[in-house]
Amino acid sequence: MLFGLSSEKGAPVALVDCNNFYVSCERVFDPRLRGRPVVVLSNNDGCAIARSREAKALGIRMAQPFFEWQKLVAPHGIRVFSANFALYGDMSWRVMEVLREFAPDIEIYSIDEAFLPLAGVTGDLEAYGHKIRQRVYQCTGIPVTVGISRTRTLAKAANHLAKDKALGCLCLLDEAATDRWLADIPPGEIWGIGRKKRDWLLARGYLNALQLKNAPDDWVRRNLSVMTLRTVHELRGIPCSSIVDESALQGSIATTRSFARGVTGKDELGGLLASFLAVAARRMRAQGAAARAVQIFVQASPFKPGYYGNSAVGVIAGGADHTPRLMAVVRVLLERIYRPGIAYKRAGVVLMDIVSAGNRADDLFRERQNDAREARLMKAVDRLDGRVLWASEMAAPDAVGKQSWRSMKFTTRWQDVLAVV
DNA sequence: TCTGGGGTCCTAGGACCC
DNA sequence: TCTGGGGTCCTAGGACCC
Repeated sequence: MLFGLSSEKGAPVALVDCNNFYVSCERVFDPRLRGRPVVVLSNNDGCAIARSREAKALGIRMAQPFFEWQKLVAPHGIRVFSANFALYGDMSWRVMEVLREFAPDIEIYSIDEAFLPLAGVTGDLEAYGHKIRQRVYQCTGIPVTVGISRTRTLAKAANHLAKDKALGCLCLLDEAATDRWLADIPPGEIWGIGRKKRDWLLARGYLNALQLKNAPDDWVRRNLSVMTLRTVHELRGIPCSSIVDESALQGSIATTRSFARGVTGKDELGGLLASFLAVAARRMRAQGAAARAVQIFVQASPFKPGYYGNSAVGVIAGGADHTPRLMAVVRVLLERIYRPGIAYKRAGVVLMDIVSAGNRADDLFRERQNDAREARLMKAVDRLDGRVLWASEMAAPDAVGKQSWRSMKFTTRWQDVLAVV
């Protein structure tokens, strides 16, 4: 008997996952990209973060640096795009709105996937999955794949298999049939089994998901972790991860970037951190939240000798959501970890220990009369939606954001909205 | 020359307390 | 001054996810 784990089989849940999401977004606005190899690049055009089926077939790997496959671009006519997250975020919102028609309590798991509880749905669930696909495609132009089973881990597996075999939708509810599919899934493809655990399992003769499903509980608990034990129970059809409360506050909010060039000066680095803080704090205030701790980190290139990287955390009694007040903490932290003579390639600000701004614990010594004034100022700043720069943000404008091939912001900026002629 | 960004959760070990 | 065990809390780091 395991504390906290029941043995009840779960009700059906669907995982809807967009196919090659960023690439599909680009294709919606340029149908000529269909059937051609397309790749979307990360910030600074550093590496591949989305690949069309044709690009995968050319051997371009996820997160592979651009310079390693750049020579393939011309001969194969690969279309390359800088990431356009404003567009992808907007398209994601549209897809999720369609999914809510099918299940009001969807759980948005990432920008391109969501879980749909299907307990109330009667009839043929596989047909229902296909209906979801058609509707999403019709409303947004984004192709999706649907996996349905009794736990989120199995729904993930069903989705993976459906993508692999180009089925569009796969429904795994019968245990014997599910086992036959699981025998085909290598450990590394199971949700929750990463590189380390994959290698560990393979070295001990665990070659597929069915073997892991049948592994003894105490052995899993002892040699892997409680996380993996939950994964194993989920493979058996027993839910151990529930639908997450969407109204809950995030635990942390981060803004981090790699730089297009090395940054050495303290003031320049401070200016970059200030701009990261401004973005993170704006996102936090949008949730009506405040942070009780701030972390900053700075790193040199990990690919060069003489690496230096460091981080520091500052605690704020009572919490804060006011950018200048958070900035004062960031300045102190930078003094602690900055080392001259280093070419910094990456830095970031993380707002941590996030609480609701309305009922945050009060610091007895805080001057409450200033609160209302600060709040009004921040509201005014946020209304300007990022068009205001704090004085300390102005340094190093060229260090962030090389984007050579960005598509237009089709859905989020009026001047880019497609004209129908 | 060129190598992403934003999260969550667990675990081990140290500090501290009784 | 010496001795000990056990609990809790915090933090840094690791593993994993998309």
